[in-house]
Amino acid sequence: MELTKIPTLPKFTGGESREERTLSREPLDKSAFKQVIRKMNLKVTDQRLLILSALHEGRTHVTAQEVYEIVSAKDPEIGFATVYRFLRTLTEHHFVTEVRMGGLPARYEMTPQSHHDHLTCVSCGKICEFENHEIEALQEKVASQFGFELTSHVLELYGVCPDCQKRKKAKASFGN
Amino acid sequence: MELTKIPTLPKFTGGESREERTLSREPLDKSAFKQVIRKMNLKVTDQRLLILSALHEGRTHVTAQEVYEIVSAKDPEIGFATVYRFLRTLTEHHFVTEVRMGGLPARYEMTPQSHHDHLTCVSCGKICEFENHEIEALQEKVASQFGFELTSHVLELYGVCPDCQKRKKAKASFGN
DNA sequence: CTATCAATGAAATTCATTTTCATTAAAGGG
DNA sequence: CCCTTTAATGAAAATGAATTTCATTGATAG
Ligand SMILES: [Mn+2]
Ligand SMILES: [Mn+2]
Ligand SMILES: [Zn+2]
Ligand SMILES: [Zn+2]
Repeated sequence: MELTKIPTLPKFTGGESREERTLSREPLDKSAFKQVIRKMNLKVTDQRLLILSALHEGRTHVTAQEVYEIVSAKDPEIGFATVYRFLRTLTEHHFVTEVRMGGLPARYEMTPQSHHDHLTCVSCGKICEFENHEIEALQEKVASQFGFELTSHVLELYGVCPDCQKRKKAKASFGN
Repeated sequence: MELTKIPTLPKFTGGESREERTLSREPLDKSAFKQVIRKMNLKVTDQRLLILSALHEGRTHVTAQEVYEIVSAKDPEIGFATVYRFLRTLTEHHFVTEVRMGGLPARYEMTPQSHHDHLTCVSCGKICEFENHEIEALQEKVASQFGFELTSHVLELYGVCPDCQKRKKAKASFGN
């Protein structure tokens, strides 16, 4: 295996092939979103409701810009400062989780009930989610060996997905 | 354990307590650095030699700005574009490794002979390095379960170091 | 020594994100 | 419903890291 940290990931400009998990949860009506906002002691506004529904029904691992574009379609008046601001607030209150890959713009997803980490294709940007209790336990073990009280962790795996492996083999044999 | 990704780390502005591993390797004379540069098919310049020696003898996990300040002391004429450029080149050639924590500026270290990951104190910024073969093996296992060919990974643990735990307990009992 | 082409540094540029600030609007009494 | 009090909003400017541009300088092969 490689020893490198960040493989200078492609910029995944369009959401082309990044359609890994489109949320199809229970529709979760507007009043549920209001509860979320009130739990943070914030005022309920249309903008915040729009942002929450974008996060809830849209695809996961969206950037702030993507969220802005989604809500802009519904309300062209909305400002991107509002989107950034509210995403930060939601993150601070742990309602959404920020995922960062290398130096790329942050991506957001509704905080999942059960923790997971990410396996990302360096070629097409596809993101798979996984959960591995053995790894989690070993992380705790490492931290305690250093006397640390573990508060969080980032585990991101990078590789080439099956599709991209095929695509590369096809291209290689064609060039021959 | 927390489920959060990045705990909005403090900015570690000064290198205050971040003195985890100061390199005291064999002095590695100038001609060794020249070899490194030539191996990349680049021209040997004073600037590049300065940057390499800063990386080699200084503390590890330095930002580009920190490297710039170190080499500026020796040669005030050097431009920060040169530092950024060469750090990128060195990273691409795997002579240095880029470490990123959340949205903070990238940090660099000479690529170690044996791979390691990082355990960072969210309170003071201290960084511990560790190596855990069980975790590495499990990562491979996860990737192969998804049919991915693993190319790299990022594992960063965040927690409170023993010193900061003490400091917090002291402060807590004082406030009482 | 010279010619060639890479390397440099200053300044401008990009890009994500944050901040500022004047304006608007939510919410809790009255 | 109507104030009043704040918080929220959006446009624009600011920030901060990193990159690019481009005219000038310098390394090195011959
Ligand atoms: Mn996820
Ligand atoms: Mn390290
Ligand atoms: Zn792929
Ligand atoms: Zn600490």
